[in-house]
Amino acid sequence: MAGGKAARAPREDNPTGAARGEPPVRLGPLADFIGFHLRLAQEASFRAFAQRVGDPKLKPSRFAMLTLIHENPGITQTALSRASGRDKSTLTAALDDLVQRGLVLREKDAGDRRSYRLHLTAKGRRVLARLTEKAREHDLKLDRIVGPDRKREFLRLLARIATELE
Amino acid sequence: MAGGKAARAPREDNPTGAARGEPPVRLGPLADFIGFHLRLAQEASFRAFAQRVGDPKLKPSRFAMLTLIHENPGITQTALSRASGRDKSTLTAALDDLVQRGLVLREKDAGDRRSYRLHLTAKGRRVLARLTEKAREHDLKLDRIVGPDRKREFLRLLARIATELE
DNA sequence: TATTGTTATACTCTATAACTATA
DNA sequence: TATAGTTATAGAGTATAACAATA
Repeated sequence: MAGGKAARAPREDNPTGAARGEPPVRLGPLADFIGFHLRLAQEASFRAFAQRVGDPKLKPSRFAMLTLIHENPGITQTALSRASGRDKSTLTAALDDLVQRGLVLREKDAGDRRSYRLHLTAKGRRVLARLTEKAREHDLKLDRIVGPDRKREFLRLLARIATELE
Repeated sequence: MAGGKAARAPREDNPTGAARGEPPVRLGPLADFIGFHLRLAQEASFRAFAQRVGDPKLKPSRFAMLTLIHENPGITQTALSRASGRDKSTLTAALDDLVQRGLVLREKDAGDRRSYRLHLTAKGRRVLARLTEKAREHDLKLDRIVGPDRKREFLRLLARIATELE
């Protein structure tokens, strides 16, 4: 992780993290683009989450999958793929992994035998509980950065970007 | 693009984009996590940018590279890799491509002959100008979603997340 | 004919480690 | 010894297209 972690940004006026001693890098118009800062914030959040969880196989996307299955027991792979915005073909390998680790159960639908119904196993629920706890801690840190009074507004704006841009 | 574009989200109360007619998917705790919405917003922004630009090789990361080179003429690859938060090895291929397309010039540093100094070519500047224009249009749309009065605050929060999380 | 899920395949992005050429 | 950049290699994530089973 040594090389890639160079994205550290020691202070506000040096957001892209030029190393100590060097002249700071100019951002030009990037400095005012929401999209650019969205990317930096998302990457930072992603890395912080991964680091907190530890398991390199349980990234935010896997956490989201487990949550979606837990919250929508019996969801089909196609529905899950739509909900997570990925093609169904990309789910096969991820689910294979989750099933093999004993976290998810695939069972044939009795009515429509083309479909699988997805559920969490008891172990899956335990792992999800732990992950959710980690995610809560992680998000608490984000809350503190944003400020508790601004959180709802901030969430609303992010959600609007996601929905109105597609 | 048909399959993967299923991530559309037709209305606010159905943020993950379950298809028409189907019961909406429950998000559970994800609904309140900043990290989750950060990811959705970033992906939506990324896709919208790519679609607006057209050229599948000129994604936001390439745009950022070109801008950073333009704003910091003569920057070395290592400095650029730090500024963009990626390992230097990942830059080789991207720069090869940009050089081959005639957008970027790699020239040996006279003083330290291990280093390259990066510059944009005239064509590179033209392409960057076009990209910047597209990026401005794209970001204007984001501005409108966020609201002009809230933009500075929103940018500040995103930047704080990126800097304080690492 | 259409849909569910899988497979084959390919492309991109990223990282680590080992290498070279310099310093 | 240390640094700049390249190469070799690997892994994750994504997509499209073709396919088998089922509807």
